[in-house]
Amino acid sequence: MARVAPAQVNQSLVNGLTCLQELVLADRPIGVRELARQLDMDPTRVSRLLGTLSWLGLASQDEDRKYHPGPAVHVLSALSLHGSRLLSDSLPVLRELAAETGQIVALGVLWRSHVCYLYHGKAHTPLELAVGARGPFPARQSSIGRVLLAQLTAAELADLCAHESDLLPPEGVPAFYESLSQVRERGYSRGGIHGESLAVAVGCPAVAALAVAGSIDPEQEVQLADRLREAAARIHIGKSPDDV
Amino acid sequence: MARVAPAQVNQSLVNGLTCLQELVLADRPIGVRELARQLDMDPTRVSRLLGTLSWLGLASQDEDRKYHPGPAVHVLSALSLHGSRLLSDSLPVLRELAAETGQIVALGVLWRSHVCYLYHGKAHTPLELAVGARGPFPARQSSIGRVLLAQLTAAELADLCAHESDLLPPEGVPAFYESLSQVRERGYSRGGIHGESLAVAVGCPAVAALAVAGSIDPEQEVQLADRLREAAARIHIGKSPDDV
DNA sequence: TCGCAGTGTTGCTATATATGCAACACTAGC
DNA sequence: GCTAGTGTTGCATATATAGCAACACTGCGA
Repeated sequence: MARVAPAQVNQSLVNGLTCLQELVLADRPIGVRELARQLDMDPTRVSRLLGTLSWLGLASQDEDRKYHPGPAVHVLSALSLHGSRLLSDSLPVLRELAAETGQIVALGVLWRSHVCYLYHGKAHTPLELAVGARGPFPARQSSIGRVLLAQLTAAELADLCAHESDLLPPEGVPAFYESLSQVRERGYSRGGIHGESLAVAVGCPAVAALAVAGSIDPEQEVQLADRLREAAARIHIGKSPDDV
Repeated sequence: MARVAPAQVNQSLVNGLTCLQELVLADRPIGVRELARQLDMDPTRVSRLLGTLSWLGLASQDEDRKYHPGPAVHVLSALSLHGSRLLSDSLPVLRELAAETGQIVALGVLWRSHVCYLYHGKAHTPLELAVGARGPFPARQSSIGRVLLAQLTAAELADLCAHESDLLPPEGVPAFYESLSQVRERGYSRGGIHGESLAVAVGCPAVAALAVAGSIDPEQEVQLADRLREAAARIHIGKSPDDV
């Protein structure tokens, strides 16, 4: 997952996309200075970038002058849904798995210290509640988050922990690293508040993770993990259209 | 839909997002110079911007050094799907309408000279084929495109036509403007290769459009348009979470 | 095999633009 | 009315970006 930096990284683009991502995931309108504090960025810069996003329709201001996603985010979601194909490619697998297990099935990606869900629901969960309806969840408490964190190199994990202090758990850093090491070994992770979910990575290199959540019989754990891995293998990541 | 330009628009961000959008919608990997020609941008700039997107994981190169969407586009689709909520909010309406009419139902947004679909399918179309599976379609041939173009001001439409030459139809500009004027008057549009679809705008101001396609009895046209408008009114656009 | 035409990337440097300071306008609460 | 917060702006300037030119690479045709 480590990428070679090009000769010149365009910082404005990096900063602007950072603002956009934060804005889109905020669960309420956010002010310029608040966002600047969150991102440790100068408020003028943030104001300028949000102004540009607003001009593009990707942001919009309310009557309190706070920013929230604008109309062009609908366009962005249509574009990226098509460009990613992950949701459409995985839906059959997800629905089948949900029907088979009778449990909640989830597909999520890691975004900073959180997991963002593309899908989260049971077999008969209405689609509008299963797709795009949940907000971000802390990665370290999520089986999806833990299995994705376990795929990172030590350097990547250290870098992420350095930037995301809320990723560091109460039990301390060494124990955290050790538990991720165990996840790596087993090939699956447990998560949820009471360990009620189980996840495996999707894609090689991993770009998402697939989880089942609900009542998991400890004796069936390994079997379920195998089943999930089988399902994950059926989800194609970023294949060219010629593969269809 | 006209937006006030902020004091200082960040051009790098605008250019970078333009590259990203084009990349995500390309139906095959695209080269730097090809994209530069399409966007009428200097190739070095495009190379630099794509390099930055690649560094962020939003782009990736194949063995021919051409660029295609990278793993972070999955994250972007999860983020924007959540931020937009348009797909999740409209799914019940779409599926109900599809069941009721027995026809194809579509929800799309206008992106440059094309329509991009969030949803396109019949009542029993598998979700993986209905969501995010279709690529862009020329706006002027689409009922969704025409009804959305009809919502633009004269200035906006002129600006768009100036930038998107493929938007200009064979019958000429005045006739095009006149037909859009009629769409505006009627409150719905016909589209498709043989006029086999009918669409109304969603949202005020319009951010998307809802269409039915298939066999449309001309005598039921007005009635169907009313039904579509009723359905469109049930799709909430960009409400704050407090409205849920 | 060589030459050509296309490709993507880079170092370098000039300059256009992004940045941040400071000022302003606005809002809410005491 | 004052204070503390807010978002935005003009201005000047530092610097990040942009483009030139060179390089490495690839595929095709003679």
